[in-house]
Parts: sequence; structure tokens; C-alpha cells
Amino acid sequence: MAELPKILDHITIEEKWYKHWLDKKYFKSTPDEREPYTIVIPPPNVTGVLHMGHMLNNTIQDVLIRKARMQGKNACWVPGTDHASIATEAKVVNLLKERGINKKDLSREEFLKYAWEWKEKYGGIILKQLEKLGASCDWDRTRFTMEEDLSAAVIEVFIDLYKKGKIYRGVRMVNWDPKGLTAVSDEEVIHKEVNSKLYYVQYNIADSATSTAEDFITISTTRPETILGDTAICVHPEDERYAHLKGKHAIVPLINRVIPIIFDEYVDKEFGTGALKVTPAHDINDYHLGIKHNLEVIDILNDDGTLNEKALLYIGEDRFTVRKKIALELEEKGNLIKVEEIKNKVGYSERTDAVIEPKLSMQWFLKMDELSKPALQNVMNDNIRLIPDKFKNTYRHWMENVHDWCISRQLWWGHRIPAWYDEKGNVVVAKTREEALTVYQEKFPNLSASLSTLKQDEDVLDTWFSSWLWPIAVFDGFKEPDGKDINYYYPTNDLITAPEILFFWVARMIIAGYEYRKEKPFSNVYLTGIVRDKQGRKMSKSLGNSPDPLDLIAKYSADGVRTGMLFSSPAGNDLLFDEKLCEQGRNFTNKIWNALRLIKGWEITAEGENNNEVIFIWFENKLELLKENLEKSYKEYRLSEALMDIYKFIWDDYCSWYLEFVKPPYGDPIDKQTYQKTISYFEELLKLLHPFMPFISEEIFHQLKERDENTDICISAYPETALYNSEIIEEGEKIKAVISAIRDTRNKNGLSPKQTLKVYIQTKNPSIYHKFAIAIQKMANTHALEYTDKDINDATSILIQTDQLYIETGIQVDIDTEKNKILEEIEYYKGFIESVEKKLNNERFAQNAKPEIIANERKKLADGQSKLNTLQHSLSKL
RNA sequence: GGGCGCAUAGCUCAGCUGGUUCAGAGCACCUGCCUUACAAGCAGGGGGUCCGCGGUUCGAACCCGUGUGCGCCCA
Repeated sequence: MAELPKILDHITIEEKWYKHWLDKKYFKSTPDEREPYTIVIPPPNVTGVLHMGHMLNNTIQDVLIRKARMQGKNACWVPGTDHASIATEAKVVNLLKERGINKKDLSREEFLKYAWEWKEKYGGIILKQLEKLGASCDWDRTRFTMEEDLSAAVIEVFIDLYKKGKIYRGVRMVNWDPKGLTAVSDEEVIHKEVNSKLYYVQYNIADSATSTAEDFITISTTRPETILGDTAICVHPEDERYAHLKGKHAIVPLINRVIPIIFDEYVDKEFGTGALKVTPAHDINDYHLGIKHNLEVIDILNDDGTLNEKALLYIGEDRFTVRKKIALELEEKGNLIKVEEIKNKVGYSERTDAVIEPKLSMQWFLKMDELSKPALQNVMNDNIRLIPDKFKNTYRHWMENVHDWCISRQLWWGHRIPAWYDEKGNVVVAKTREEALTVYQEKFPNLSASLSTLKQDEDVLDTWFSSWLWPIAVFDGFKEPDGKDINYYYPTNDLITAPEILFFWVARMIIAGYEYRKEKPFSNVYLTGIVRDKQGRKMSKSLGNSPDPLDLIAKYSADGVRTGMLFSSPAGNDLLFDEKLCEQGRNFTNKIWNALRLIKGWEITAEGENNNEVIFIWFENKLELLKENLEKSYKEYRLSEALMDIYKFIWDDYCSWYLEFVKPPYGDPIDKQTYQKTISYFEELLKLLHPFMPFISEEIFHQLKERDENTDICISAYPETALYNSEIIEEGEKIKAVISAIRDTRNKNGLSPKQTLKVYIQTKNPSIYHKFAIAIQKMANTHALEYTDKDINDATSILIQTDQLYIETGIQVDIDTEKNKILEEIEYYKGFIESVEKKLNNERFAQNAKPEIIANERKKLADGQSKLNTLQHSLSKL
């Protein structure tokens, strides 16, 4: 037998087994008669690279899919990538800039050519990286949201919803990203608290003959540059300070525009001066005031955040430059009264970090009110389960206050909106130019347009407008609505994703599911936490606090990192990542590896007796208990708990107890039965472990035994649960306590483990000790146990449950120490008995408590009294 | 400003219907061991005002109220 290396070479086995699994097509799935188990991957950005969030997310998916596969289900994990329009376009723009090419100088076609080139070259790196993690995706099914079929689905859905009257075009206040030059959705705006200045600016009153101190009004604003777009001043109707201004007008400083003073309850009398300047083009609340009071709308900004000619002043200069300059000018002219430092929240673009500018623009919207109803209902009634369910509240709140979805983006990379305009701006929606013309001629019989005069909308659709179709589209549910795949795999089982995209993505997939399949897209949504660093900070590139997952895998093995990720990440809780967790995972692989080395080092005798029967029974029952607990944990998606249970079981029960029990003395052979039992337990544990640690479990599975060509743990049957006897398990626990007590005594007296001790046992129930006598002797290194009904002097006495152990240490027992020890215990039990008696004597307890609880209390009392007697007896002997 | 959630050992978290000797796990820590599978290890051990206050109950880490601190989402 070849000597196994002390430390497992994980890199070699990871490569070997992953290739083997692929060669064997174990991850491949096609519809058959088996029950399907389906997961669609949350498609990472095509330009993305693997980060810690992906590691957590995909480890969880792999655990679930591998377990389902072993349980005989037809497991299908569909991988793929998302075109991520704004993020990818930004990357391509930057890349071109580095090469001296400006996007503005390119035509749409030229730009897209570069973008596709770049996508072909760098896109999908992330999927290759997932292989390193051991992800058992069906790679033949890899999809991309901008591939032909998926794009066709997006266009089809757009046209369908348009025809249903759900999609409309309108001028709305949108979140404008002046850097990305596009509108972004509400969800893509991040509000940050920042230090700002609150400027107090004085406006003169127009309709006044005199110019006394009464004849001006002071407003406060954090954005003085927008003064140039002011079209009203607003005060509260009950604010007496301004009652005299009813029907009057104010003059905008610097540009001398005359604007009305209006009254509305919207104004907060307490904030600032209680007077508000109204700029309907540049603030959402002002916009609504503008509609209500029929105000003029003056948009003073260009798309890139510079001022336009409508501003009259500072034309072409950036909004933030103007803010400083205008403050100075107002001061010079005497209009600036004071400046206060305040904290307020400012919206930033998630993608470009530019300050979001509320902007009026023509956009496409999807009406959400009707569409969202089944999506709300089916989450609230648990037809779709959110895990953990605390997210149900958040979900409901969002769905009940849902806004129409702005689905157009001013970008090139993405699905171009299938809308066509004639020269006057009349619009039709159709798949192609030709179809558009036909539709046009039907819709506008009195107008004329030709193929060449129809112009397609320049904008593309929001990325999420394609990802919301993902669970349907990856099974070609649009192309072939009654196809084999969609009918078999849909609805999928579990979706694993981050809570941050619960609304972006999850809610919308549910909406699309009910709209297009009349059926939920998945049954369970497992929401992972955010991976943070030790200090609780979100991992980010700019902070540089995110380790490279591939480095971690190289250092700690894929299995080590997988378990590291899961050790402390209950669903929905953030994971405070610490490399130590991976180290712990790696150490665990080492532990398992060394168990193998021990077993492989044994020489087997053909025959041979053993005394291990009781150990086998104990261990087998304990193993059943473990399996039951694992099933419970899986059912509740408590993967950390399941992993921890296996971890402890392998480390403690199997290695520290079982193997130590049965291990023959050095150099001695092992009997065949024990060997076979040991191997079969190990094998079963490896199967339980496989979903978490696929590589080492596969390697050891093959090291344990010669396997034929088609036998791999990856596709072996997951162990079934069976009944167990908890009495036997408890007996085992008691014996472990006895052994630990003897070891502790040895330790505390500074005795060597090599010194064999004499132990006497005083018990009413010696049969357990008889059963486990050999185990105790071996594990605690004692002479043959002796039973006594007398007290032994000059020995350390220890109480285990109701049994008394006497351990002869050969060292003079210090009577006072012993006495104090016993007195302390007596005090404890006295108090304990008292409290139980009190409870039992309480009439209301007797009336109200359940019978089994009362029985339990009685037992506690009896046990306590018995222990107290033993202790008092021991004390009297000292 | 509106909504949701959290607070248990040094750290990360369990504690499921209020009732086991219920206060637990892993890591960290302390003591002793290079004991022929493993020092990436072995054996043993210590550690808590269950955030404060009030209430409900025979009984509260758990239910209710309130205060404090923190986090997230939305405006």
C-alpha cells in the first residue's frame, strides 16, 4: 500500500475530479420521468469577475443541487450571464477612452461592434471561475440575456405589453445620471447622507410700490443654481408671516424673472424660513407642485449637468461650479442672507456614482398596479416562500406602493426598443421595420411613411426588463411555450439571491411568471446576506477589502473556502467574512484526510474477534440522529447548521470517539468486521458531506475502496434516514462523560496519560458500565473497573448523574478541597430542589401546566433528591 | 419623515409551541501534551446582569409596553 502524503494536494484533486464529472456528464440534465429539481443562476454581469458575494451565493446553490442530484432527482442548474447594459456600456466606454476613442465619435453600429468584441473576449470569465468552486451547472445550457432567442423574448414581451396597454410613453421626472447620460430606476439610486450648505436667499416682491423691509421674502435652498429655473415661491396657507403676500409676485434675483407666490400645505413651516422656491424641472416635489398650480416648467440643465441657454446665466458651466459662483454673486448683490451647514441626503447613481439629477424626460413606462397583484398575493400566502420570512413584510410594503417602472435607458448596449416614429413623431411598436410600416399604415391610414422614413427609438430597455424573463426564457418558454423543457423544469424550485435585488429582480420575475406562464417561477427564494469584512464593512473594490476568491481557493482549497463561506451565514444574515473561516474549512479537510490515513494504515486480519459491538450500535444510532437533524436543517434551509452538525459529527463522534474506540494498538492488525464497519461509516459520512465538500469527499470515496468505472460519490444515493434508539445514544453520552471525568481528574492531578488508573464505581445500574467497560478502560486508560457499594477513601470522587466514581490517583486527597467541592454542589442541589418543589406545590402550576411537564418536574425532583442524598452521604464520610 | 428588523460568552451566531439540570455551538482564550492518523493536532478547562426599565404569567432569553443603541429599505 502506497504511503499517503500527510497533507492532501487539493489542487490536483480539484482539477482531476471536476474534469471527471464533466467527462461523465453528471451535471447534464434532460427531461425524463424523474422528479425535476431546478435552479436558475442569478446571472452575473457578463463583464464581471468572481467576488465573495458570488462565492456565497453559488456555494449555496451547489449544495442544494448536489444534494438533490444524490437524492435521485433530475437536478438542473442553469448557468448564464446578464448583459448588464449600463455597467457594461460604462466599461466599454472607458476602455475605448483608454484607446483614445470617444463614444461620441462612433456610430451606434461601430460602438456595438466594439462592445460585442469585448464581450466575446472577456465575457463569461466568471463562469469559468465558478468551475473552480466546483459549481455543478449544466454548462451546455449556458445562456446570455442578449443572445438571439432571449432578445427575441424581450421584444415579444415588450410588444405584447404594449398591445395590452401596459406600456406607455410619457414625460416624467426621472432619475438622471449626468455621467452615464441615462435615466436610471429608483432602485439604482443610492441615497447618502452628506454635509451640505443651506443658502438663505432673499427675493424682492414685485407688486410693491415702495421698497421697505417688508417687501422681500427669504427662502432657503441647498441648490442655489436652480434659482435660474424657479417659477414660483410657495408658502404654507396658514403661515401668518406670509399672509400679506397673497396674490403677489416675487422677483428671481440675478435674472429678474417675475414669479407668483403660491400657497400650499405641502410646505413645512418649521423648515428654514418656511418659504420654498419652486423649480418644477429639477425637483420631484416641486414638479408635483407645478402640476397642481399649473406652473411654468423651465429646464435649465443639459443632459451632462451643465447649464443650458434657458438658465440665461452661466451657460455651459457645470451645475456644481455654478452653485459656488452663484452663491458669490448673490452675496455681492446682497441677496444672500446667510449660509448654514446641514446634513441632508443626496441621491447617487449606483453605477457611476454621479449625483442624480431629477430630470423631466420622455421615457417608456410599464404600468405595475395590475401586474403586481398576483405577485403580491402569492408571496403573502406562501405559495412562494421567502427565506427567511422576515422579508415578507418588506416585500409587501414595496408591492403595495409600487410605482410604474421606467424601462427605457439612454444607452446603446442592450435591447433596442422596438418603437418606430414617423417624421412627426407618431409612434408604432413592432418587431421589425417592415412590420412597423404595416402597423403604421393600419394605425394612421391618413398619414404616409415609408421604410426609410420610419426611425427606430434610440433607447434600449432596462437590463431588468430582460432578466425578469430569465426563468422562463432559459427554458425557451417564449420560443416554444409548450416545449418539453419549459413544461418539465418550470416552475423551478429554489432561487438563491441577495435581498438587495428582491424588487429589482425577484418581484419582477414573479410578475412575469404569472403574466406569461400563469404560474410562479420558483417555489422558494433563499435570500443570502451581504458578505462584509471583519469590521462589518461591505466588500468593495474601492476599499480594497475584498479578497480574491481564486487566491483563497488556491490557498485553502475549494472545499475549505466553500465551508468557510457557510460556517457562519444563516439565510438573510450578513456574513462577516474572515479568512480564518476558510482556514477552519481547510483544517477540516486535513482532519478528514488524516482519518483516511489512519484507516489505510491498518493491516486487516481475515478473522479475529472484536469487542466493538456496543460501539457499533452506539455509533449507528448516533448517525441516524445526525441524519434526522440534517434533514430538519435542510428543510428549513439552515445550511450553516447542517454543515456544523456534519463538521462536529465527523470531528468529534467519528474521529475523536469512534476511531479512538476501535483503533487497535500501534502495529496491531484490525479485525475484518471492524474494518468494514469503519469504512462503511466513513463512506456514509462522506455522502452526507459531499454537497458541502465535493472534492475531498469524492477523492476519499475512491481511496477507501476500489470503485468501478461508473461509481462516483457525486451521483451516489444520498443516505436515507432510519429510526434510532435514543436511549442508546444517551448511554453513550453518559459513558463519554465518565471518560472525560477520569481524564479531567488525571489532568488536574498532573498525571501522565500513560499511567493506568484504578476506578471504582458505585451505581444502582451497573449494566451500562458492563456494556462499555472495555471502551472506558481503553479511552480513559484504567484498570478493569471495579464495582462497590461502599465508599472509597483516599480517592477522588466524582458524581456522574447519580453514580459515584472513585478514582485512585495515588495522590493524597485534600479533605478540605473535597469538602468544599461537595458543599458547593449540595448548595446548588438544595436550591434546585427548592425551586422545583415550589413549582410543584403551586396549585396554579398543577392546574395549568401540561401533564408531561408536571411529570418532568417530578422526575427532576426525584433525580435532584437522589443526588443530594449521595452528596450528603459522601460529605459525612469525609 | 415613513416602513422593516436586530440586541444572548471576547467574536459570529443557535435557542423552533413560554416549562428538561436552559443558558448552548463554533471560533478565540487558558492549562497540559511533539501520545506512531492529524501541532492545519490531542486531552482538559474557564467564560454570560440573555441591552435597560415596567408588565402579563404558577413560570419569561422567548409574549406585551417602553427607553436606549445599531442595521436595512423607501421618500
